[in-house]
Amino acid sequence: MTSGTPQISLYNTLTRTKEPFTPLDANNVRMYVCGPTVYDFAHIGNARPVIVFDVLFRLLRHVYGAEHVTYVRNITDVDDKINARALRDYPDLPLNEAIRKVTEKTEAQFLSDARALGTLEPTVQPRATDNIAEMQALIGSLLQRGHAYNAAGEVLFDTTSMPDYGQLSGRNLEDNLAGARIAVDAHKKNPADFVLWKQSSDSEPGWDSPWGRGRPGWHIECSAMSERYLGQTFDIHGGGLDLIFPHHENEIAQSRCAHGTHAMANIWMHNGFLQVEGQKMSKSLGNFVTINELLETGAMGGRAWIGDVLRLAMLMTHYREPIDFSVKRLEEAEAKLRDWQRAARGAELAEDAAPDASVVAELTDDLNFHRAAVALDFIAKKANRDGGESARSCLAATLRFLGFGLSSLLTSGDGWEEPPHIATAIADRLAALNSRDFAKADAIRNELAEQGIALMDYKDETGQRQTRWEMKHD
RNA sequence: GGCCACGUGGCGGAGUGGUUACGCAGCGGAUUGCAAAUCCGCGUACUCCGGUUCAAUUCCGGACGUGGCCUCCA
Repeated sequence: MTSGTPQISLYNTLTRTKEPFTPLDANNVRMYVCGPTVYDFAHIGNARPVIVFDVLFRLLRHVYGAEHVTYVRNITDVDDKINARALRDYPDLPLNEAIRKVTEKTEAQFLSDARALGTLEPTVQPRATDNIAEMQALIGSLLQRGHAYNAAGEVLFDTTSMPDYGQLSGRNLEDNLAGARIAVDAHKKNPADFVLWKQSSDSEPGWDSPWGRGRPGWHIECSAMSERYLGQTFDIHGGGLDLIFPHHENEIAQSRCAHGTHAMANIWMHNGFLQVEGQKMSKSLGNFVTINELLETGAMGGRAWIGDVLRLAMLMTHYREPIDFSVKRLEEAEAKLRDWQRAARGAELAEDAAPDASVVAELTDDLNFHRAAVALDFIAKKANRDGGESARSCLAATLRFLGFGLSSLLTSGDGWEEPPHIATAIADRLAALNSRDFAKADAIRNELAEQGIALMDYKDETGQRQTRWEMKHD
């Protein structure tokens, strides 16, 4: 990190303020984000943290160097919802086999969705089931330090053993007591106590442990995996707003009490929720939509949308604000991205070309992507004016930095090869135009239009009429 | 009931104690064989009620509305 390093500031849920970000170790900036529980296809709400924290990952890599950032996003592959799904979908298979089928299939789908959304792979994507021993070690340490107790075959965290429990969510134990709407399990010392390890019946997945054959509670996996890959204290922990309580609160309690530290992560970041067409997303309302459906079916607006468009539609709104995910929003994102790609087309793009500094500067202000987009508009406008070569390259480099394809909306995707008949048709049409046979020229244009190809005429530097084309998406 | 967000023009969406985004759509112009694309120009706003202030959309209080959490839901 040099003196010229841009200063990043981030909103910290822990302090409810925006703070300047200073990594514990600028040579290894460490971020943990709660990943999916792999029991079902990821829905569009799940996509938000995936995309938002990818932008942060890219920003951190830019500022501190790609080799100096470690991003961990876990895969939760042990969970009672998974068990239920396995029983439902594969009733004839032995449970362990059925569970593996569910988790492998869902994880593969998630990784494919994440790729389609233009995200970089996290540095490490650990699975909960590969970290059972680490979880058990953590639980052992909590018991030893008097922060946990064994009751009715379960190991529970003793919330009263932590004086500042509830710091992140702004709750105290009394609040929780007053709000408790479910019957408190009789074996809990305090209603807020939560399970670290629970017993498994013969028909449930389980691992041997000092406390009997069982399985981990929900929160302990993240404490274990973040410690393994990032250490006892690290820089940034992220996830959705709903995870503040109880998940992150309890992660903090476990990690800090097990290690005797004052902080698990210095900065806690939470993305806002989204609605679909003005309503909260739920299966009963029928507006529950998966990433895969958006990519491949007409689930929204009767047509499919490319990942780049979903990505921009998500980033158009600041990550902490609520989003109303709608067809109109998708259309607007598509139009905007197309504008940028048009302005950047034909750009020279060096391998190491740096993104625009003003765009980076906007992102350093708590990921103000919208202002970054305004800066991009400005560059695109410059590129579209005469002599916009440098602006064009800058735009291309910046789009790449932000995780967008450079021609995904103009052709059938980056790296796609132009069918030869298009060039032939365009040449024929230009010949017709030069002999002022407009009827023939228009016929060719209409024919291509029916194939979803739009033509645009322009004049090159010598004043010659030229034609370029792009795909129409709808 | 407790805790936490949010409420800006037709739409999206920043930001600010006083001048004020930006984009989309809309309108006008340039360009074009006609288009498309592109460029130039133009409009309407800060949920309501109090308070602080010379001045509030911006600060404080309240109301109303929306959403989230308190139930292993991102």
